[in-house]
This record gives sequence, structure tokens and C-alpha cells, in this order.
Amino acid sequence: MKSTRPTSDLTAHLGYWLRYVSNHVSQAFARKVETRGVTVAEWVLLHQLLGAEPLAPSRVAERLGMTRGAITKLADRLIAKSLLVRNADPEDGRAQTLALTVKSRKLVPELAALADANDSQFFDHLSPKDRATFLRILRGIVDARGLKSVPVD
Amino acid sequence: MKSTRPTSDLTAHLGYWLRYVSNHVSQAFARKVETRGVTVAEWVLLHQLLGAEPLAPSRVAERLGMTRGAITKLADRLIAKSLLVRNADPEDGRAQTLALTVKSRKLVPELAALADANDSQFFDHLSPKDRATFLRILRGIVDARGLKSVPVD
DNA sequence: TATTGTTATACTCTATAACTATA
DNA sequence: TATAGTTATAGAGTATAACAATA
Repeated sequence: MKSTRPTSDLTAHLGYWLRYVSNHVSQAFARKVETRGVTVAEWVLLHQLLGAEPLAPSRVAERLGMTRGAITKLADRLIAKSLLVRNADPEDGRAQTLALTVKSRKLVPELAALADANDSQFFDHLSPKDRATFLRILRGIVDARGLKSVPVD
Repeated sequence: MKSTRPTSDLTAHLGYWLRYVSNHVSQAFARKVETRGVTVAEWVLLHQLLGAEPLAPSRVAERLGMTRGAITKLADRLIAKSLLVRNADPEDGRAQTLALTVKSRKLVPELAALADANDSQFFDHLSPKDRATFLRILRGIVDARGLKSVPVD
């Protein structure tokens, strides 16, 4: 047998550390992008669109693992900031498409630079090897668990 | 010069993957603990107290990297659920202490088991070596960046 | 009927700032 | 004055569910 001790040691939970670190990294990034008037979630949506527009809200929801309602709300906010446009799909009366604006097309690279800076702040102390491993593990979890909008429980 | 291409490749941002994976892992965990009537944040507070009670709210806030106001609110909810008690510190009229109840003392190990299950769900496919590396990197970021309540910007 | 998207509703999580009581 | 804690306020993030329009 391995051990008789029940695992009640929070420090052993990878999930705990993942959440803790992620929350701090995201919070620091939030402070950076808010200087440009956007939130982290908005940035993710904008970036998702870059090079893939126009894209239907439902596609965006799938890619980001969020509900359609959540995308509608995010999109509404971005549209109010003139960072997104919503158009009717000419081929399907039900469908919509989301696309960047001149303003957001200019903004996204600036936000990407902030993301780079944030990455540096938190991950630069890692060795190149550790960085690579870290990324590989994270992407591996996405692949292995097939992370999607519907949590596979 | 290294490259003329601006870094607009979201897939290169460790922060992006960290947030994405963490969000999904936490969400799956949230679904598990909600069957016991608690949220992830509440579980973290309860666990923090296990073996370290009674503890002042301000100490808890420091340890978790949150504000005192946030702890008050979390504590209020836990007290309403009879999972926490708040007592006056006999030595300092301003101070309070937080402690687990009979009910939560029994619940915490069950929640820990759910945390174990959640970890398994997302990390079991990793090799022992990768698991160890992952944990080491996460904890290393906490140490290196001195993650605390006040984001060092 | 099934699908796309929106709307309505509801919570959690967390912050900031002002306030109270004590030290 | 400084500290511990609470309260008030606010907004992000996200979900579920019901609904309208179209397919």
C-alpha cells in the first residue's frame, strides 16, 4: 500500500496551485490591459477573431469554451467600445458574424505586447526547457481532456 | 534582428493557456463541490483553516492574496452555512478569529477527496515526472514572483 | 423541430473606498 | 493616528433558461 494518510494536504493539489497562479497572472494582466480600456476576457475574444474573421458567435463560443449568451454579452460590450462589429450573415437569416474594426485591428497588437510583457514578468525566470515543458503540459491537458464548452464530467 | 513579425500569436502566450486550463479545471471542480453546497473559494478558505485555526481574517487574507473585505464576505456565507464561526479575540478588542465547526471539520476531508478526484481527471495522464515538474514550476512562480495580496507591478 | 442568437436572471468572485471600533 | 474588520458599492465573468426568428 502507498499510504494510510488521506490526502488532505492542499499543497499537494495541482489544481490548487494552478488556480492560485493563474488568478494572479490574470489579475496582473488585467491591470495592464485596463489601461487600454479592455478586460482580459474581451482581449481573448478580440484575439480569437484576429485572422479568423468574420466568425459566427457560436463558433467563438465553441473555441473559447463559453456559452453563446456569454459571447453575446462580451460582444455587446466590445461593440459599445467600437472594437467589434456585428453583421447579419447573408446566407442564413439566423446567423450573425463578428469582425474587428479599424480601431481594434490596431489595438490587438498592442494588447499582444502587453501579454508578452506579462508573460515575461511571470515566466522569464524559468529556464527555456521549463518554459517549453510548461507550455507542453498545458496544451497537453487541453488535448487530453478535450476541453470544450461542455465539461466532460 | 530577431524577427519582423510582431508577437500576435496567442498560442505562444503561456498566460493564455494557463488561464484557459485553470478556468476549466476550476469549473469542473466547482461542479463537484457544489454537490456539497460550497464553492471553490469557500473550500479554499475552509482548507486554509484546517490545522491552522483559529486564525484572524486578516491573516487569511494575506495567505490567500485577497482583501479583507473579500474574506469578510466569504466568511459571512460560510457562517450562514454553519461551516465557520467567528469569535472575538479576547486580547484585542478589534480582532476576530475564524474557526471551523464540527460540520466543516467533517466536510473538509470530503472536499479534499473531490479535489483529488478532480486532479486525477485532469492530470492523471501526465507522467510522474511531468506532474512533478508542473507542480515545481507553479510553486516556483509563487516563490519567484512573491505572489501576495498586492500585485507587484 | 432544430438551430442561431439574444434576453433575462442570478451568482460568484473580487476589488476599492468609506466607516466603526479599538489600540 | 494606525489597525482590524465590516459595509457599501460596483463590475467582471459566467451560467442557465426562456424566447424569437429562421431553417
